[in-house]
Amino acid sequence: MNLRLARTSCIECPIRHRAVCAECDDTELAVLEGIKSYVTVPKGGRIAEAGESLDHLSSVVSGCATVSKTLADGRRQMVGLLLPSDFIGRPGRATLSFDIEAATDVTLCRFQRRAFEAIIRSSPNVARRLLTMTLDELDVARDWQVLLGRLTARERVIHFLLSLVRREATETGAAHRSGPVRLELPLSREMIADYLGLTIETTSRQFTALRKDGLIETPTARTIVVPDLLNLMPEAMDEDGGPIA
Amino acid sequence: MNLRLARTSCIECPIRHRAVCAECDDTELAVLEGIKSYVTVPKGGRIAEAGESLDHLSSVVSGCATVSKTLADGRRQMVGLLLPSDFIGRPGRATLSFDIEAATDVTLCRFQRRAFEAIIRSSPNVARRLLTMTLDELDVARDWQVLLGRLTARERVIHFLLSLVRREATETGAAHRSGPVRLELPLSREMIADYLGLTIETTSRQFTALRKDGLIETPTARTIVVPDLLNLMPEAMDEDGGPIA
DNA sequence: TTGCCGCCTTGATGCAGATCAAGGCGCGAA
DNA sequence: TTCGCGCCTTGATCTGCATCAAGGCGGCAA
Repeated sequence: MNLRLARTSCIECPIRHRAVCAECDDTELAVLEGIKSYVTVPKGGRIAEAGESLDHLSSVVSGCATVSKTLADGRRQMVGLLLPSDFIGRPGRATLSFDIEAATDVTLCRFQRRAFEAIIRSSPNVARRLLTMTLDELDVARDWQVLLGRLTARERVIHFLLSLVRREATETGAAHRSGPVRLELPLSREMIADYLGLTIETTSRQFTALRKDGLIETPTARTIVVPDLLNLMPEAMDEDGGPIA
Repeated sequence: MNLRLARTSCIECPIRHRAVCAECDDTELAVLEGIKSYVTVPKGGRIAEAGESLDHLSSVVSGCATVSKTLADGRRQMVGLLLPSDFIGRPGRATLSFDIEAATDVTLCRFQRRAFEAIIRSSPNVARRLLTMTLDELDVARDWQVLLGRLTARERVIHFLLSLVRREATETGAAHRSGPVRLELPLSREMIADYLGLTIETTSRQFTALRKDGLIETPTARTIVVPDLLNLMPEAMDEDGGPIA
């Protein structure tokens, strides 16, 4: 998982390590280099809409974007959260099935779809790497299904916080040492509610309840401090009886 | 989508058309032929367990299997339903994250994992085909997230029935002509409840309600007749205002 | 034929989370 | 400094689904 360290240039454009660095050769890298470009989408901006055809695949360099669906009557469910190094787009497919929006300012590293697909066609390494990434996304989606189908509001909020902590830990490479953890939430309460399949009021009440129980502190609404991760963990156990890896 | 028609032998072993038929060459087919074997798992049997390491990848030839997670306290959520032509396993990954069980007697076409992965490594076609299949699964999982997060019990049951109808239609190649449709449910009420994130009682009551409303008939508990699909459809609309494709 | 056992249905009641409603707080603009 | 506007919190009430409980039905074995 420290592919990131393999080539320092990967930090600039995560796709280079996540999709291809592991075993790609220099030709592939050179081609990718030639077809990429950067764009920044302002907070609240639409990155893509369901049904729309995309002529770029991209990778999140910085910021936070959401993948969601809105029903005719306004009900909305988030189905994906895109953070740096996550991939956007469906190689081999021109259209998306969900809306993608910028939750904060988002910088993307984009690749022309046709050129990128040509690389996939010729290189088993790239296709294989994308397959692995997609399988990971599928696991995330399925764990999310369990959360939405069976967890209580309190458990959902705890899982959300833990997933952010875990995500941050793998970003920085830090092992989850004990001691207080500080989180800057990239999402508003409304977005968190859409993430968790709850209403904004219930979400807010759960944050309040966790604070009253001493499990978290909330210096500001968007800043969460977890004095001791272990206190939060026990409620997030799965069938193995252990906290999520 | 009529890859199935490309080679009749595909019917015998769906992986041949779903994973590789589209553009594979004869060498790849020959290798697959050499590493496959068939097994039948009886109804209720365990096909794989979360965390277990698998040395086969397989494809469902007949029957119905479920992908699910059970929490420590017994709460259970289904996250995948495997019907003929669906693929089991995670190329490049030795272990599963979810339990897979036979909902009916299930016949699998299995491939030795190492040999299959060797094919993936050498053939962009196979890797690309698997990527497409996995992206499709991801879309299904995300639509399922919307169902679990935001739909009412009644809407969930309707979606479930429509997804079976749609699935059956693509299997038989029949367009969704109007007129009555008959469905044999491959799942018990309890499994349907786990699929939909509901209790068995609520699920049963919703079937009763749909029957009282004249939207379905239930000659037996496992047999559903839908007199007119269009009556069922309107409640299953998404943001585009149209029924699911 | 009878009785058992799984599976399904139905009824009564309870409760978690939705809904409706009313502020509070912080921040940027005038 | 004050106003206005997002965003968040809190309270009161409602309700859809869960829970608890009791049969019904159909298939299979003795």
